[in-house]
Amino acid sequence: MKVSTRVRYGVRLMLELALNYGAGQIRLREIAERQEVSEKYLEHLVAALKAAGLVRGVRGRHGGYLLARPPSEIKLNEIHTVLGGSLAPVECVDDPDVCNREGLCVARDVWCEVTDAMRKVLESTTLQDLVDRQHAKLNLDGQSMYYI
Amino acid sequence: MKVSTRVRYGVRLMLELALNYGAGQIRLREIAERQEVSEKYLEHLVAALKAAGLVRGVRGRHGGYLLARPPSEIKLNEIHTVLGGSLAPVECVDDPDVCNREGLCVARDVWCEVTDAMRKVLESTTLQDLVDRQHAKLNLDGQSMYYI
DNA sequence: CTATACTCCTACTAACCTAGTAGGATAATA
DNA sequence: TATTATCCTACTAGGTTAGTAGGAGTATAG
Repeated sequence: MKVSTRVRYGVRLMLELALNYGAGQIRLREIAERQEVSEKYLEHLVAALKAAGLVRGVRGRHGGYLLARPPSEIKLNEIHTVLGGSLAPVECVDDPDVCNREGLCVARDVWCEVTDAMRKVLESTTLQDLVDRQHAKLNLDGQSMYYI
Repeated sequence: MKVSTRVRYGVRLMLELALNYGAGQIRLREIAERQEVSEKYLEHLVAALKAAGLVRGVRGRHGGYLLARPPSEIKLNEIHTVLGGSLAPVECVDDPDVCNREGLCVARDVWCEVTDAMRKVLESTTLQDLVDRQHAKLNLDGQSMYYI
């Protein structure tokens, strides 16, 4: 049930932009270095995110990328759709007609339930949620710093 | 988020055995024909299921396979584990140390939630559930037959 | 006006994994 | 003892993913 690195990197990329939201654009190279991922590879991902209207690019010197919408209005679900396609673990969830078993297949029903379960999680989580959690974790970490 | 055909075929194969539970073994060829899948391929799957103790094989003439336990005691979760490995969509869910971000990564938290959501569905569904649903569907279908 | 530093675009490739094939050994039964 | 099934090991084609390469377009600082 693996998720592609496109989605994994993409989520982290979007989180970086969310953390920077309101402070202008941020260069791809910066993100690439922090995430220890090839800048060239991130270009592909961010291009798809841009085409989907999730981010905006600012060209030229001191350019970069920024979220097209507030983090609270971007669900993880959307990021997955753009970079990973459908959530459906099997084709027939999206398109029942691929199989001649059609409405009689109980296995399909289960895969639909699995899909819904995943979707619920990813639909109910926004980038803002991640930002909040990140801040919470960093605060906890900051406190523990006193003891080091 | 695709699931492998191993798991897909495997679930359907196990369902066939569940539908036949109590009526002795069933030949792989029979299942292969009904599912329109290569018998040779199913051999691989059933071998794994056997090694995991989910099915038993009866060798020799008139041999075949049967469930090692009642359908009500076999969760779909187990089938997935045997044929598809871990449910985790990213490696760090099972092994947090693969990434140096460790406890600070909020993305990982989300993947954990997704994993749990999937697991809940697959853990709460047994082969018996599928059998019951299948019967229900066939009954409905039987009724609609009168109108055809 | 021009050098710079970034986004943006298209094409290619290596490596891996999955799905599936092949061929036969082993075992039970009629 | 012939038959019919499971069982075992090795191999392979093909598709997908992850990642690279090279350069064109564009806004800004100086």
